Amino acid sequence: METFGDIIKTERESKGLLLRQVASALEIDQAIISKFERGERKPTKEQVEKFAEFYDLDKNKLITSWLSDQIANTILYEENIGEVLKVAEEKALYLKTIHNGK
Amino acid sequence: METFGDIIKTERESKGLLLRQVASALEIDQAIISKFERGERKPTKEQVEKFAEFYDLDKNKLITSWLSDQIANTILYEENIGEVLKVAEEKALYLKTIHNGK
DNA sequence: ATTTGTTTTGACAAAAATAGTCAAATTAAT
DNA sequence: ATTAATTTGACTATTTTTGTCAAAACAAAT
Repeated sequence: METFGDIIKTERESKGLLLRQVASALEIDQAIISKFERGERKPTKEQVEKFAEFYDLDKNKLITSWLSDQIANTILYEENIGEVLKVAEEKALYLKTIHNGK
Repeated sequence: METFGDIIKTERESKGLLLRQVASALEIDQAIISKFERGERKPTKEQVEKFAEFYDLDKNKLITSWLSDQIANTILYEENIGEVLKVAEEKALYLKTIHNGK
């Protein structure tokens, strides 16, 4: 159950980097990166991509982690989590076919 | 594949109500309701609940519809929709047990 | 085809949520 | 204890979302 924050923190530590170093490389304030690592703030998609490139991670995998964090948070306190997600998937796939069809 | 907008529009029409009437009953500007019905804007949770009460609909069902609309929109243009949602569900359920355990 | 009634659109303002900056406080390591 | 790293929090800036309103578009009917 790895969150986006877990991933980038593990990655940074395994490479022996300091927040300051990552911050200067990515041009993101180190306080913010600290918050990302602990899940206190959510990065933008552009930031997620920067992290993927910098740590040489699979971009889709990292985006999946980031997006699923967000979705998990929005439904956390709801009743029918499974149902909501099932319907959401149907809608997303449906909308996708519509778009492609146009 | 009924969106929140579809539901409240169908409901309004089946009851033969005008936007103006619903607007005054719920104290929501009629232009906004028009936009909700066509999916141009997303209501807040409080507004969703107002609609459920006013049209006498199952609150959870309506919230499911509303939430799934939102989630569908956020993942629409992503690659691995199924994967994202699967991971999101795992995370949500996991976070839920954590919270309950505390 | 003009009047009357309804819905939709769009420009704008207000409010809320999110993001960034920075220094001080805290924590960890030596 | 000193030095170094991380975390916190107050503050500002920016972006996103929401609400308001009137005019435009549309529909129905006479």
